[in-house]
Amino acid sequence: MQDVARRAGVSPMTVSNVVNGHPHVRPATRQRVLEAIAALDYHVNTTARSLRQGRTGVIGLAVPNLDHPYFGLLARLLVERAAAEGYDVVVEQTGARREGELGAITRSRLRSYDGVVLHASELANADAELLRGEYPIVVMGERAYDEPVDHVLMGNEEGARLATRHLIERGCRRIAIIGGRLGSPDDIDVSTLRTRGYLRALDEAGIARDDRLVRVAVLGFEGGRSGVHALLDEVGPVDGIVGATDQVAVGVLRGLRERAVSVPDEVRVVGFDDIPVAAFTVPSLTTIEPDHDGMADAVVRLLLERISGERRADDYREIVSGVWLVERESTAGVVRIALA
Amino acid sequence: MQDVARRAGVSPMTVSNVVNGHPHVRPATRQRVLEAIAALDYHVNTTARSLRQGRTGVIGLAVPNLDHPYFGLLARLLVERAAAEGYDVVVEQTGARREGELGAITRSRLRSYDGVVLHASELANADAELLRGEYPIVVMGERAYDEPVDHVLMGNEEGARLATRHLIERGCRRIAIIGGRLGSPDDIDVSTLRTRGYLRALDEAGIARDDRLVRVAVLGFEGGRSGVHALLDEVGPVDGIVGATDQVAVGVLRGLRERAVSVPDEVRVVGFDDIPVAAFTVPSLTTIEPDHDGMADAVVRLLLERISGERRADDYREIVSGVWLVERESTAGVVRIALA
DNA sequence: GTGAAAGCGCTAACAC
DNA sequence: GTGTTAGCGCTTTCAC
Repeated sequence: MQDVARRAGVSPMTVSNVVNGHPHVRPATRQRVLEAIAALDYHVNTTARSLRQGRTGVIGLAVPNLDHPYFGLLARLLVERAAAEGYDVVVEQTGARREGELGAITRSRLRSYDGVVLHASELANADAELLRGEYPIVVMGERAYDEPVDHVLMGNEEGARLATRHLIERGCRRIAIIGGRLGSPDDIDVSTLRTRGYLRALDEAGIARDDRLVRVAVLGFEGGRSGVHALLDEVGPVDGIVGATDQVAVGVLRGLRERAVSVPDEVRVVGFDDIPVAAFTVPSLTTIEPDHDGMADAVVRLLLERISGERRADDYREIVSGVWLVERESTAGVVRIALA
Repeated sequence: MQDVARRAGVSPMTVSNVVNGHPHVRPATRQRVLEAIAALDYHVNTTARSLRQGRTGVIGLAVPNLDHPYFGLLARLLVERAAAEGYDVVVEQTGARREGELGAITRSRLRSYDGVVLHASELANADAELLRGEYPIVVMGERAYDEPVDHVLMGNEEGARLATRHLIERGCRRIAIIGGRLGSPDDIDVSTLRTRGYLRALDEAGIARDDRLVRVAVLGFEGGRSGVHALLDEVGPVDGIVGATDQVAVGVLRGLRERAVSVPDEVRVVGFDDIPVAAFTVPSLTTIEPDHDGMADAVVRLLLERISGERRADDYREIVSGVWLVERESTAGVVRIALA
């Protein structure tokens, strides 16, 4: 900047004013400065600017794993929202390990952002106090905390209840959940929360629960595929399956096809998340669609309120996103597509 | 840091030495400093550190769109590789627009990283000179440049050739490419490059080309679905289809099912990229698998060589990743799965 | 083993 | 309109 100033015959301050678009610079001066900038290929050093200004204009997003359609979508939505507010978003991966998530809020570099959105999946209740304090943090994800923190979460239990009730309305009476988990009341992971909604729907319909139908599985394609094989081998036929996630449900569709079980004729299947491919599977997948946009809006709003300090330090918010059912072929009343 | 130093009864310099794990600090002193750090909940200001050191320990990754399985995978692999070398990775989205990609290398903040990996998809040959210069940049993606830049790219043409040849070996003679493009020799986008490989395979097999079988489509699920409908409506039956990407191919499988066309009995389908869901579709998708790991290795290696300055400034490298065919059900010689 | 001085590049506040 | 001063928080250098 010194060099630019010298070449343009002005002070560094004037260069700064030009770079930042401040109004009170004479056009002729501005012109000379711009020429010097171009001639020297000058770029402002944002590190120095951040140090001076005490803010970076960056918010961090820490997610378990970018290699997952849900987090990819989330990242895109948050980047768009943040850009509209003049912030850049920087994405970090926690690897879905507790240390990674703790690291994200502890590690020094993330501290250099103006705020952080942390999608937690393994933090325990006991860790929640770390999330409080002066540093602006909004927590997303499947966990709910007793400790007050700014938190945006999905309607996990409600969504699973909707999904299961939909199967019941379609006539299913023997319904399994793959990727579910019979956790303790303290457990707040996505498998346990969604299983609660499943159990509640059964209960409301007066259907007796059978814990053998709650199948633990890794929440991915292969977990769904092998999970449905294990279910059929060990427990026998069912007429409805809830996939704890869409990835599990896609694996379930695949596994059922390997067993020559027809969907939706013999078994109806519903997923959760509405990942993009869900509309294009064969058969297409009925699923629970969370209000992704609403969540992204809420997250950015909460975080910016914290950064600006316009909300009292002890005024924490918890926002639960809406969920709704998207009906597709996998739970159709009649077979809608021609079969080969 | 001043506060910590005062509380520990030492100078800021000693605090710095402790924080950075420098050896020549007496254990007792170190202990006092660590206690003061804990008591005051001190965190180093990485912005100031970066300003002083002239390096940030961060490399930027600019991709068109995180909401895409390929880029999610790429981001994960690069983050892992970079972490092993002591670098953090920060992900930016360019929105697959030329301005976004130019912005990624022009914008000041990205300049504050030690280097950038830019996955270009819309930069033209004319823009390539921007990628040269002192700032460490490695370009990935489907484009090839005449200008010398460090560049890691996929074997697009070779992969499409393999895919098409595989269909021919399976007996297909009327083969379409969906998401293809008959570009000019100067065009270096993914659709055009892959179409070249397709045309070459046809040529090598002595099959006459029919340009109506090269179908332009948006490279996504819906592009594949509607593209195959349009193909069948406008050109009539085919016995083989190359999807320019796996997403297109998955849409094609869906579209064919909507037309009650059986895969692989009536039409064989092959994709490109080996996205995770490709092994779980019905039928599972034969595809071209790029050497993702090899690409990630090469990118990080090239970039670190640039950052460290160990390679001469005018010594640019271009690395083309290997590709291979992954055979699955969509091109099977016989129908391997039970049909509903 | 520890500390003092200096400066990385920028901009807020204030002078002119 | 433009310039001067000062300092953001840290670490390199060198002295002790």
